[in-house]
Amino acid sequence: MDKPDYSRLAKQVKLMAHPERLHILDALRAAPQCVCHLEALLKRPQPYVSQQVRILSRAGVLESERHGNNIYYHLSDPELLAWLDVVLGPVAEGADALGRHQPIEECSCPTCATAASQAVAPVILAA
Amino acid sequence: MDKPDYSRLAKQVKLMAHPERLHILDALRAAPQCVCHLEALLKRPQPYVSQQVRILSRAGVLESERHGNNIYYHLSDPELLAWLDVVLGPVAEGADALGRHQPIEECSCPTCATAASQAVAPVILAA
DNA sequence: GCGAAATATGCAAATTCATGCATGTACTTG
DNA sequence: CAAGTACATGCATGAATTTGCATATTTCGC
Repeated sequence: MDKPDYSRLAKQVKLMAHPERLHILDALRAAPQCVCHLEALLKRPQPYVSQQVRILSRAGVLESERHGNNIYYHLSDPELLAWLDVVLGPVAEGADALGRHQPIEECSCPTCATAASQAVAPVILAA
Repeated sequence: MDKPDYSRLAKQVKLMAHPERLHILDALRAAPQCVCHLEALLKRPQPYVSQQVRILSRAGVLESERHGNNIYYHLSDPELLAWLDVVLGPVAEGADALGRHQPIEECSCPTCATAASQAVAPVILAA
C-alpha cells in the first residue's frame, strides 16, 4: 500500500538508460571486468569508459578490486542485478559457468593474456 | 548468444527513468486512466502531465481510447509492463481486482464522479 | 627512482531533457 | 452555434547528459 519512492527508483533506473552503460552493466553482471576489457568490448576510448564506470561506481552499484595494474569491477547491487536480468534476459554475454570473463583479443590484462595463450594461437602478440 | 540491442533497450528503459513518468506508468499498468486522473495523482498542471503522456505515447507503449470528453490511456507494451513489475513490484497503486481505477477526489471524470457518489459522501461537490 | 601500463579526473562544447506557460483543438451540451 | 470541459501543442529557458580530449595518478618491472 505504501507508494514506491519514484525518485529513488528513477535514479537507479537511469543507470541502465544509456546504451554504453547498459552494455557495461551487462558485461559486469556476468563477471568482474577490468577497464581495458570494457574498452575493447565497447570500442570506445578509455577515458570514456572510465567515466561511465565512475557514474556507476558513484551510484554505489559497483565494487572494485585491484589486481596489480588492473582494477576489476563487479556489480554489487542485487536490485539492479535483478532488473538487468529482466531487461537483458539471463546472463549470457561472455561469461562461462565459472563466472570468469571471456578473454578478448584486444585486451591485454593478465586474465586475457594467459587464457589466450593457452587456448588459441597467441596471435595477440603479433599485432 | 546474439547481443542485445542496447540502443533500443536503453531507449525503452529511459521511459521509466523519470520520477513522474514512472508514477504515471505505475498508475497506467493497473488500469486505464484519464489525464485528469493523472493530474490529480501527480499534483502537477495538466499540460505537464499531457507532455509526459505524449512522450510515452510517441514511444509506442500507450494506447488511448476516448469516452466522451475524457481520453483513457493504458499501457500496451508487454515488455515494459514486465519491467515495471520488477522495478515497482506487483501492481498495487489504486487498482482493484476488476482493473478499474480508484476514484480520486480531485478528479471529476465520470468514473470517479459516480464511484464517489455511490461510495463515500459526495464531499467532492462541496469543495 | 624511472619509465611504462592501467586507470582516473577535469574541463568544455554540443546536445538532450525538464518544466512552465500561453494558446490551440476536439468533443459535448444546451 | 456558443460556451464549457478535457486534452494537446508550441515555445522558451534553464538544467543535466553526453562525449571528446588533455592531463593526472597509481602501480609495476627494472
